[in-house]
Amino acid sequence: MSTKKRITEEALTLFAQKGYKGTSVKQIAEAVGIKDASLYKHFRSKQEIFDSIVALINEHISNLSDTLGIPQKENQNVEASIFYKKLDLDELKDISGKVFIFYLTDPYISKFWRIAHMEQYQNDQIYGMFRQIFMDDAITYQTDLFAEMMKAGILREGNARAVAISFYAPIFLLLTKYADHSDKKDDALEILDSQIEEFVRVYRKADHE
Amino acid sequence: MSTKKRITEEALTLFAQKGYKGTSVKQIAEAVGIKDASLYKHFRSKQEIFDSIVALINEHISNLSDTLGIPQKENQNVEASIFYKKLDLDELKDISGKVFIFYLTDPYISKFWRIAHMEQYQNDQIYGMFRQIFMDDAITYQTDLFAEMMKAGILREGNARAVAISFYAPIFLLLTKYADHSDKKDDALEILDSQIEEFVRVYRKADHE
DNA sequence: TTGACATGCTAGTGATTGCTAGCTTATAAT
DNA sequence: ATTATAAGCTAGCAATCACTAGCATGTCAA
Repeated sequence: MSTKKRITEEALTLFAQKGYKGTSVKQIAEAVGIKDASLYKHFRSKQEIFDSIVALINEHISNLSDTLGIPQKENQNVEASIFYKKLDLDELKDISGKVFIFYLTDPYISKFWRIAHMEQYQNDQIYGMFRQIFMDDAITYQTDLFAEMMKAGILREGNARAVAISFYAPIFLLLTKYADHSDKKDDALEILDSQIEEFVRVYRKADHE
Repeated sequence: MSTKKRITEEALTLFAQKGYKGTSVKQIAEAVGIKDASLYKHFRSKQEIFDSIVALINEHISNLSDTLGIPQKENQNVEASIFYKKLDLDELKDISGKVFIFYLTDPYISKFWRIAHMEQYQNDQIYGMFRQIFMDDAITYQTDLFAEMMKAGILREGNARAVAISFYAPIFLLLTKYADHSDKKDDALEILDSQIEEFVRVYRKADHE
């Protein structure tokens, strides 16, 4: 890996641990194995390192949405999604659990989550990304999906957006609670399962039971 | 107000704006109107100022739970609570909205929220407080309340804890989203209302409609 | 073989950090 | 009036901060 890339990666790890202000360029350089002055052959400032992290995460996220099939903005293709098609309980638990664990343990996503929370009030850009990915996009996606499912007669009719928030908000809360405790992810998964059970119990149409 | 108290208050404001590392003792002293060296007549270190903030917030929160009647730990007195007794839609919206707006705009709570998010990974104590107040206690309280309401035949029977999380998690998400945008609180309230409408629509027993 | 360039290094910059020593002054009890 | 204490001040400490200048070295194309 190029030195420049390694600087970005090590800085990502350090910023996620101790924050932007709490990390010195000297510490980043030490993690890479060079002197702090040499860092400036690759980046013009500490801020530029941070910017490269933002770019790296953006790239990672857009790669994810390609491979995982989780739509991003325009290419929503909700109809094509086989997710939740029948609102089968076990399948829904399985898929939700996998996505949840992925978010908790993926090294980029989990570090991005931490940095976003620490730097949200100093850095509009990174918090804007966080808000879009973990709030607006997630809710919009679920809303469209649930609207489709209502049309298809799988879900009870209702306010699709409110239902989507009711489904997603507990996942968001669990992510917040267990973001830095991925060791306790079994506890989190147990709660997640019972939330999904409750959701299906309430929202699945009788003729699909 | 005593100088010591003023130092704590000004530090609280500054830490909430720029974080612990992002705020210098000189800035705190300037906000109070004294020289930074004079600060050390009242506190032995910057960390001790932070600790006094933690104590201040603890005091404020326990005062709140006395006056607001929101129970804390032991003195749960769930039965005595008139909240949600009939699951009246407008009343529920009104109460939830008031508590929500209070959390968003109370100067101590809102600053505590910001500091807790910024310092959560550096300071176990303050994040423990945050977790207890805004996650564990809140959910426990709602769980007990909903369990009572199920017994009383107001709510549909079900997993009280899962229902509590379904009710509370959207509020938590909205708090996260609008914590530093109390100007847009009308947008937040609108979403909150539609969540409550959906909740009541799904969970209120037919014979109470 | 030469020369250009990339990438490391040492050494050091001025600014800022949290904090201390020690002096002055205002207040208030004896 | 004297004196003790609290609380302000100036001055300055060593450490650390992000960052720069300039030199050494290794690689690779001409």
